[in-house]
Amino acid sequence: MSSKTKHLNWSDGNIRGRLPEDLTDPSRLPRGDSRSWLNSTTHLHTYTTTTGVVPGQYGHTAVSVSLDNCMSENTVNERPFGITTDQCGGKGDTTKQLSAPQRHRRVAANARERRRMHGLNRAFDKLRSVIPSLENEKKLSKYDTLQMAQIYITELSELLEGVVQSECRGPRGTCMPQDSLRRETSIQTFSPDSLVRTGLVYAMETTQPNMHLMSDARDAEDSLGHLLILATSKSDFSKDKNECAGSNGSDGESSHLSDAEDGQATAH
DNA sequence: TAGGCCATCTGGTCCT
DNA sequence: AGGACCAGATGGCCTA
Repeated sequence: MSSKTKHLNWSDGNIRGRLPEDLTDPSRLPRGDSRSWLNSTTHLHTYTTTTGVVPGQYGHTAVSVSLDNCMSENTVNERPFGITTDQCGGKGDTTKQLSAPQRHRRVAANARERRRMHGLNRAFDKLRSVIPSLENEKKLSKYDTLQMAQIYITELSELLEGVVQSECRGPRGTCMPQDSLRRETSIQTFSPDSLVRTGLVYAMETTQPNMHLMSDARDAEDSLGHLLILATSKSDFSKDKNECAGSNGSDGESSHLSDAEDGQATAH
């Protein structure tokens, strides 16, 4: 986490995203900030609309939005609680006039979309929490999180496969007894030597040349959670992304086009 | 200051 | 019809 930013989490009843250190209180968000609608000074749990109430949006977040204000051109500069165009027509086409029911549906859809994205972000947070990283390491971006998860799962799978194969090379080709297997697996899995032996380090370095696998667990009994997959730097990893599974989401499965090409390809 | 990352709004499409 | 999902657009914050 950067010293100048603070990451807050919806699930903690706070705001997800980067806020200036002195603006962690949503009520102090600048007027133009896209998150200023999060201002919770009213402690309401509903949207107040012209057609009624949009029920329980965020539970922990109090949002009061008067669609009267949103829909009135005359009051566009008089939005309550720093409401921005996000809540009053969005950042896109703000010129289109919507009827009250249409506006109501649009606002409800926006709220659903926010909830959906928040759920997605919670999932990303959970994923980050199970990916080895440094305590002081800057929070992984979404793209980096997916990349790291992919690498991590692959390496663990290969590690497990290597362990199972080695254990099954016992006398007469039979697997070892369960408790013996468990003990041996524990040692093999968590010993740095075994990591090299099972190809984890090799695999890591072949798939991510600038990535080093370390273990702060001098004790072979320590958990795999202590393994730290380190990029020499975040930028190194980012640079590698261009050579590993595509760059910035532009792999073969998503988009292999440059921005310019993409623009042409998606132009309707 | 440019680029990266993110949150949000929006309209279209698909599904139930 | 309404909700989920998606991609484009927009603007803010942060970092190199």
